[in-house]
Amino acid sequence: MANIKNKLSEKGLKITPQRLSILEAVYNLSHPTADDIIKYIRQKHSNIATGTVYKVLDTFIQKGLIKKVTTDKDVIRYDGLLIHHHHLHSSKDILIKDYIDEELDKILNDYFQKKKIKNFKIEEITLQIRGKFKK
Amino acid sequence: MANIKNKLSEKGLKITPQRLSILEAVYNLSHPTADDIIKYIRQKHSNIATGTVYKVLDTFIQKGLIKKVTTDKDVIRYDGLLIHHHHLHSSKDILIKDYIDEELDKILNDYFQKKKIKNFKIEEITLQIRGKFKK
DNA sequence: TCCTAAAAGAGAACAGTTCTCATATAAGGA
DNA sequence: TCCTTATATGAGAACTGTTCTCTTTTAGGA
Repeated sequence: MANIKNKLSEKGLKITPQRLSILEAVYNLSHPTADDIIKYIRQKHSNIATGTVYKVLDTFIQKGLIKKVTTDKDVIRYDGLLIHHHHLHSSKDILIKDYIDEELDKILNDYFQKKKIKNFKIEEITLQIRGKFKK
Repeated sequence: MANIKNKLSEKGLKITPQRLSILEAVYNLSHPTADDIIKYIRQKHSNIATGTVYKVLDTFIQKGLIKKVTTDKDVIRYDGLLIHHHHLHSSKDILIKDYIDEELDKILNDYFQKKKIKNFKIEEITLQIRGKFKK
């Protein structure tokens, strides 16, 4: 909690109850939509306006506190995990899991160090790995 | 055009002017939204109902004639390129380009042949390469 | 040519997101 | 601690993209 407050002030953001609970929600939920976040806060903390949630999420993205997740759906999902990682996507449903693999990242870096893409400067490579989760 | 008709009948779909022009639009436009497709058809061919476009695009996806593009935006984009490929995403704007690289695909296949992901069966790996296009 | 299942059209409904503007509040300074 | 003010929030309207409903039209086989 003090941790979350620090993250806000590090970025020069005013500490408000809404911002604290939104950031907490993003950290505790897995790749949530704005609606997931709203429900989480309303049940756990107190009421919050939907507009506030969208605006705060935008601010957090601007400041690099969270990221958007890329999917082929028309709802936006958010991600609080900031270290470089990839995503495992279920081919059946909407389940998404984080996938961290430094060895793979090294292979990709080495590969694109040698093989340049014409007229393009790479900033970040993320894999979408689609498949089936076994239980 | 005869080509497009073949693709429809191969999948057991009735050949209608709407389907022909939607498929043509997806082939001629680069990762279009439904709205891009509607505008293209209205200007080039004739009027078409928006509901028809969405429904036909859905049918095409079901039959494997096109795919959705994954982005972090809340509009869905479609892709007519069916061979396995990756995407270069502009970090500034919405520009997306196809990236085909069989050598890379082989490296990834080999890598994941050795290194299994626990409780997950990979079906397809696509890279999102984010960066800057130079002109 | 006729018949019928399937497709398309029109627009209402819906969901997700953004906008507007009045009110409330965080946080720096007196 | 109390003011002050820039900034944030709330409430709900507006907007955008997508889906749904229901009627009319049409493709394509008999």
